Amino acid sequence: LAAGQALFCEGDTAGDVFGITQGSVSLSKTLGDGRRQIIGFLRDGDFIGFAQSATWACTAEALTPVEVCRFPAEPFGRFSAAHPALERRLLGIATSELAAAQDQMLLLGRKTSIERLASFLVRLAGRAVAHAQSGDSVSLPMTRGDIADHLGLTVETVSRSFTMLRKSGVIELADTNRVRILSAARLRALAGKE
Amino acid sequence: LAAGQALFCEGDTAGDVFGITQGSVSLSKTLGDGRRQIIGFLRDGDFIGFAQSATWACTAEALTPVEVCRFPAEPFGRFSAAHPALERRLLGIATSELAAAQDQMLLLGRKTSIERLASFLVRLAGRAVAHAQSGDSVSLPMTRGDIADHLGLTVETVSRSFTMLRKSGVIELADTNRVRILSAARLRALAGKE
DNA sequence: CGCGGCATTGAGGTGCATCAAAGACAGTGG
DNA sequence: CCACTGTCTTTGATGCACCTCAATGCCGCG
Repeated sequence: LAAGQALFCEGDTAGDVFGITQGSVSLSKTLGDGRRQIIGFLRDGDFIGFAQSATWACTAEALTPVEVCRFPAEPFGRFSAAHPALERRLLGIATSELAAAQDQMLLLGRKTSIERLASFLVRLAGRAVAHAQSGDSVSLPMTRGDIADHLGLTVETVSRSFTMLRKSGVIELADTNRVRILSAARLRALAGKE
Repeated sequence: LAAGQALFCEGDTAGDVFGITQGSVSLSKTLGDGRRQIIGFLRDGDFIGFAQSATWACTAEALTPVEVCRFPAEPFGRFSAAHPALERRLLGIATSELAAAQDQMLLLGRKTSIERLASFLVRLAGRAVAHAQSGDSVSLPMTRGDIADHLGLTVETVSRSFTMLRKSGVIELADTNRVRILSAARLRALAGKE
């Protein structure tokens, strides 16, 4: 899929399961007047499809060119029913997504704009490390607007927060969408984890 | 357990699974300086314990006198491993909690104070109906402060929002913690679902 | 070169937080 | 029975963090 294309939309009939093999995807929900909240960003290695309902609860859009592996609903349902180990694996994934969702609730409900951006960068860096990449230089496949919609802020506030982090020497912006973390410790402190 | 007591605290070693048979419980996360976010409210019939990690990611406190059923970690782990049907059931629960968490993210990131309170009341009413209770009169076992920490607001804003809903004739407050919904349709409209 | 989308920066406005105070209860003890 | 205390709720006045509006710069692309 090309960047900008949707895998599926909120309300579409659901069922299929997707595995991302290449690229980045955003999951979002939208209010009637256009206000949007990005539930999460997914990258290669992640799975989509804990629908359990007849229709998708959110929209999935490609941020970059994306390569996905689609498992049609029915064979997958039968296959997973026959393999308890797979279901256990899915339960594990769902559980860790739930934990991430709870962190995000704390972020959206109680953190300041800088804490939100710092937390976001810390999480991205952690995911980069989990993919055997450097945690110092993080790429941002999404736009400032996407980040804003993920952190419950506006584009302007996100941009200003980047500038503040940059001016205080915690990060460096090689490119608009590549962050170099200069002090992981200070970034973590700013993120206010607990 | 008496009201106010904790089932477990953020950071405690986890593992056990709980089923609530009577009463209401809050799940919350706290930042170092005391800022708190209530992840969710649970009531009789709900389960707690998708830990999957060595320590609890949040604190569980009794809002009312509570009766719980505790399943110790180890026998439960063995039992669920032996019963794929149970694991599938747990996956279903985790999935619907995930969907609820995503709704809450939209609420926290993008909704106004009135929309938040209206959405909250709509959800409570829905849960009351699911428990074969009237959806018109909803009881609030939690304080205004708890609601504030759940909706990402302050006590004062929650109180003002209640007043506004009351003055506009959408709800009625029999008691401080019992809401009568006068117009479910208008409440749903105010909640801004999609 | 000119266009359109994205990012940054500045100036000003606003929704909710903060601060302050008073009312409503329940519990407690005299 | 009633003063006393602490907790919760409500309401008002004020302030601020972030939003809104506006302008400019940057870059990729036809």
